[in-house]
Amino acid sequence: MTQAGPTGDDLVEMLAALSNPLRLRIVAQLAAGRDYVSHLARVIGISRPLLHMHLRRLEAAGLIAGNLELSDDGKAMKYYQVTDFSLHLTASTLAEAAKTLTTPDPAEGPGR
Amino acid sequence: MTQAGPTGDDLVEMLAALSNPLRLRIVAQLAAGRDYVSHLARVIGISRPLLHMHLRRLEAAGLIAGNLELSDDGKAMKYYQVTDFSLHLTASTLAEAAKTLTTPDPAEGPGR
DNA sequence: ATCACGTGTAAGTGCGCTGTTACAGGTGCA
DNA sequence: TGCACCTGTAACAGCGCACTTACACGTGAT
Repeated sequence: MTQAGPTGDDLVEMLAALSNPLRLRIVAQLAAGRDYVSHLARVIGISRPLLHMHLRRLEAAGLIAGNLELSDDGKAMKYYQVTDFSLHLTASTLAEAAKTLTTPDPAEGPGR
Repeated sequence: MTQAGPTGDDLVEMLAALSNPLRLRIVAQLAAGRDYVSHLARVIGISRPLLHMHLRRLEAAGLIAGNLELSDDGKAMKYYQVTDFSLHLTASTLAEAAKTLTTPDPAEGPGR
């Protein structure tokens, strides 16, 4: 095995991105098919600036990916879609990921 | 299948509990064996009040469980241990969980 | 009594997340 | 020219999380 999951920091970022009801809805909606920002905002029922913020977080975590395209009538549309992520969370996989945390480890001792 | 994972709300709570470096360390440490609060705080290197807060969140999410015991010398010790959780996160499992979210769904329409 | 160990909680601070409103720019069409 | 779409970002308010310091209470040993 050794499966090499994400690093501890990346995992924390992914979990933080998913630990929000709205972002969970966004991922769920995109799982049904790619969509562009304005339409997605209408479907979910939130403002575009707000959706924009959440999309940034999800994309930064590597859970979704967006690319700008030009529609037939020349409009710039940004389409987002989910990436092929798969996380298995158990006590042991988390313990494995925790080894690669770069965040301040208080137990490391404050350097001297 | 149908595997019946946690509800959307529970899932969000679990992910929120795990999306923190310190709490990830706590789970990792407990995965190596049960421990009591004061000792755990010393091992990880944080204050007891802070650890106490994080333990509350982890326990509320159902990821760890604690029970008070009396040591041989009569001291009250609270031992914590990880529960047997197992979460598989993919776009489709998340979409499934999102269906059971009770948090305000803006798209539902404001009731009238 | 005082110390060393365990438990828990209340109060205060700093900061980041969430969400709003407002603005600025682009295209195609009447 | 004005409207209807699309995109993005800046500015601001509210709130909860993370963390510290301080306190209160219990035991057994010196």
